[in-house]
Amino acid sequence: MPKIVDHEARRRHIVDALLRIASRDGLDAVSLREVAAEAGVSMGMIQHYFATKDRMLMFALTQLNARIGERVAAAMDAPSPRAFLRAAILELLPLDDERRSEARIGLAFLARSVVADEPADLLRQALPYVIGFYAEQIRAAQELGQVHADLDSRIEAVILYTMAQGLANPALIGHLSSDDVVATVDYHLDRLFLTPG
Amino acid sequence: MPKIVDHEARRRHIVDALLRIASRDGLDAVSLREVAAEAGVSMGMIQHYFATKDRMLMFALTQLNARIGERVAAAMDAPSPRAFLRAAILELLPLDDERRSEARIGLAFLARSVVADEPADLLRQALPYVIGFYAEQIRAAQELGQVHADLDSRIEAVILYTMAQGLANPALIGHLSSDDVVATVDYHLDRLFLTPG
DNA sequence: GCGATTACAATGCACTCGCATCGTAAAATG
DNA sequence: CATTTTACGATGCGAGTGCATTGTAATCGC
Repeated sequence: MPKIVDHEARRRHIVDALLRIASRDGLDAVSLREVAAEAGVSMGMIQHYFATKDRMLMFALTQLNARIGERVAAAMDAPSPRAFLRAAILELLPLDDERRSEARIGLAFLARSVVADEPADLLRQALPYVIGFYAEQIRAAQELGQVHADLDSRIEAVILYTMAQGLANPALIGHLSSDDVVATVDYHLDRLFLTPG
Repeated sequence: MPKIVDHEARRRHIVDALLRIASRDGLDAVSLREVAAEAGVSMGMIQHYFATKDRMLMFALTQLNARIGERVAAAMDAPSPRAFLRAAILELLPLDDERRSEARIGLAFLARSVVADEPADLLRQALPYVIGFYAEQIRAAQELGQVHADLDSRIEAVILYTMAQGLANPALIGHLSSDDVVATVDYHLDRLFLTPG
């Protein structure tokens, strides 16, 4: 083996460039040459670390999910189910540059998932986990008397998630401000929880 | 003027083919040659009716919005605000082949709107109208005593719309069945309205 | 009938794409 | 020191892209 090289570090360096391009100009603008230029490396090097463009894209999507997942996990020490749910949802919404970038790329991958199997499989796999987690939190809140017991925790979790997903769109297009987004989330949580935030 | 030709009919014929391709294989698969082949015409003819590909795409998006708008308008004779809102929202969700196709294409255009100005402008322009309409209906229901008076009709309208938008995604990916989608909408309306559907 | 205009069809062009191929420098291994 | 393996860089290829150009048939006003 020649040249001591950190394989994973190189791969992350490459997909970082990829994600910057995807956020700035969309997934359609992601080409091997563009990524190489953005990362400051040669096209041959990219081919060395990713057998195909699709594999590179899937690695990028996995990386993106991991980033968001880490931040949501970091919010898990919230003092109440409501505080955690609020933090977890706001983590998905484009409220600052980093989250805006993630939301843009996530939407691009979502759209691609409609016609491509690989990213669709990944999303399909992640969804029950996410919604299940929300449902657990709501159920816990119900047992604490913080949410009406006769609400359906599963459906409330779906509504919570889909509202967050849908809320990202007008926010990205520029029709809703960050304040509007946060206010809407809090309004919805006010309706769901008996106890204030 | 030679050859009596219905200009608009030709344009609709072309964008019908375009929309079929976009629904089947995504917006990325839409090329002049593909559209020509799908429509059974020559590439030259397409160039004759659309100066540029972007104009053709924008015409297709306008056409798509018009279709959905017509169906929503047709639901306007519903007997109650709740019935209308339910019909209007279900019209946006992928519950049959036609709506599934529209939702797929709509998502593709939404994703493109993040990086392209023209479709983004169109969406930005349509959004306040749609949400305003929802808000009016909720306000009317409040005056009829069918919705709690202390709810914020504007925010409820936003939540309704974003939930519908977000609900389309797992439905398209195949994670939620049509029954799940309808049940979720009805559940949410049950929480919003005092009077049953 | 005749020039003008419209409605196409066919072809070509410059460009970009993912990927394969080839060559080479360097370091670990024997 | 020789060999093998890794890590690239450079180049080229075939396919596909949007669009411009050119040619031609048809039908209108005159």
